[in-house]
Amino acid sequence: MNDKSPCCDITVIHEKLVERIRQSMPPEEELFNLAEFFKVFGDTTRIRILYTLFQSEMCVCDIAHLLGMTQSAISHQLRVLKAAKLVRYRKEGRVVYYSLDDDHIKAIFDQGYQHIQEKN
Amino acid sequence: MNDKSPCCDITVIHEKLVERIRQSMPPEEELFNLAEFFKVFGDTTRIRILYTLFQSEMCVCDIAHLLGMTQSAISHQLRVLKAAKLVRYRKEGRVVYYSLDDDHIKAIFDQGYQHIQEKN
DNA sequence: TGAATATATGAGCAGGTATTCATATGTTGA
DNA sequence: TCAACATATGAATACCTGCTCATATATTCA
Repeated sequence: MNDKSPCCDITVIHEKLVERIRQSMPPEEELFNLAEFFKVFGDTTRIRILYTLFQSEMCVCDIAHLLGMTQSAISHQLRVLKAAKLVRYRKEGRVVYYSLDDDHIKAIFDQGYQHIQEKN
Repeated sequence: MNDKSPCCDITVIHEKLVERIRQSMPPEEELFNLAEFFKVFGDTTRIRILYTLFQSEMCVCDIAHLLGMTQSAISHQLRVLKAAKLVRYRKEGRVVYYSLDDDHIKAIFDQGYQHIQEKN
């Protein structure tokens, strides 16, 4: 979009402010990646999976049973979590055990939890 | 879903573990709300709006101009952010200024940012 | 090697969501 | 009061996403 594009019917109200912030914006791609990252937290099933993995590493079958969902559904979601590098896995025979990849995840989870507690 | 529902073709592998974790699960509703909360962060436009509001409070028109989007699109998204209690607003004549509601938001944002930086 | 089984995955569908477009609302200033 | 205008909002649409179903893959054990 070009610089003169009116957002309303006239020109911008606070040109200097807008220009200053425009300069400070991180690269488009980084904000995109950040949104993609949070998107992963934005699903009940994945949040529930993450919560269970806070407690213990677990195999696909157990997670599915625990959450009352099909193995397929869980496996699909674990794939998403894996792609986002939120979980890792180890294989033991046919069984695949998933666990959390690092500590940020719990930190972010807790911050969010705290927020919704405070906001009612 | 009932307790015996097989997730794979057989019964659960680690019954005790599953049972223990089942007991410790927070109410369904809380995890749902948490997912809803993160969902708000999971969109590029909203992330960009939040970033601009870290810098300064701003009116709808300026945000739209800054991000190169229509006033309508921004207004719709601000509505979502408002509903999630991430932003608040004050009116000054016809102009509505939006700003961040509290500090958790930046904390969560930064934590996420840190994660994606580390994971490349 | 072949049956059993834990997990992964592709296709399809249903429900959800972000943007656009048209228009409504509410405020200012003449 | 009326024109101008900043913002809000409902409806429509196009795209995305999560689940299901069927099936593939890979490992174990007889």
